[in-house]
Amino acid sequence: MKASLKPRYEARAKILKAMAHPSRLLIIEELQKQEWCVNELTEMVGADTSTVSKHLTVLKNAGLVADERRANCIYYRLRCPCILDFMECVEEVLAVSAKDHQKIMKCCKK
Amino acid sequence: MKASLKPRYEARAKILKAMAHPSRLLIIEELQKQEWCVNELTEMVGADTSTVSKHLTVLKNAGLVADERRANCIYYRLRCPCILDFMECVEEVLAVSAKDHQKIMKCCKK
DNA sequence: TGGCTATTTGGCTATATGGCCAAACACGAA
DNA sequence: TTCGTGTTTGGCCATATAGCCAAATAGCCA
Repeated sequence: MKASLKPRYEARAKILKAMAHPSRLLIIEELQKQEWCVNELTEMVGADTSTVSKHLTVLKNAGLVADERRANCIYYRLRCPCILDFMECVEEVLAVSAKDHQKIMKCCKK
Repeated sequence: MKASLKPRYEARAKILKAMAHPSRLLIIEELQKQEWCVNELTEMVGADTSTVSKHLTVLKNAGLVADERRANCIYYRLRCPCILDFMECVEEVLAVSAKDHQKIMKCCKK
């Protein structure tokens, strides 16, 4: 790979990697609606608080979320609304795959 | 996490995970322009053929690319053009992070 | 068929990740 | 300041990934 392109792809990969986990996708989706504190997100995810905290750190390091303390809770919010479009594309990939799968299924029934 | 949502997020995560690697992002970007065979992609990536072959398998399993043999080469092509939009969003995330970073830098200079 | 080239698979190692538990930390409120 | 709640960090283990090399496979073409 051309050395000049490497940092570019590494930066992008970091963001995608940060999103590439079921629990983190749930968190992202919930944060699209409104901000939530760690406690609330922990309940939604259904894992240990420390686990969710680490997921949030991953998202924060990737620049996807921001946090802010208010009273004695730390609230997280999404930093980029475009992530919604992102998911539309992911769904399209899934849809195309599903279509193929259907074809295969039909083919087998014959 | 609600059990009914789990498969949904797992499916999405699988796709994002498949994209979340510098070499695979390079491959995706090159395949946006035109189809290429393993050999050609190997040269672009600059890794062992077997490594690139495995990357392509990952992309194929995620439903992102399709392959087709012609003559004695196997050509790979993108299955979802929307991935381009995807990258625009990733770039936006990077841009926002960069902006913040600049702010921090400025702040420190004072 | 047999050889040749392109591609995939298996084996191995080093490294990264996710999960839980326990402990540390942060900070508002009494 | 001390308590208590909310959050993060460290430690540990099990599992997954990326990389290379070597070997196996696939299938075109003579």
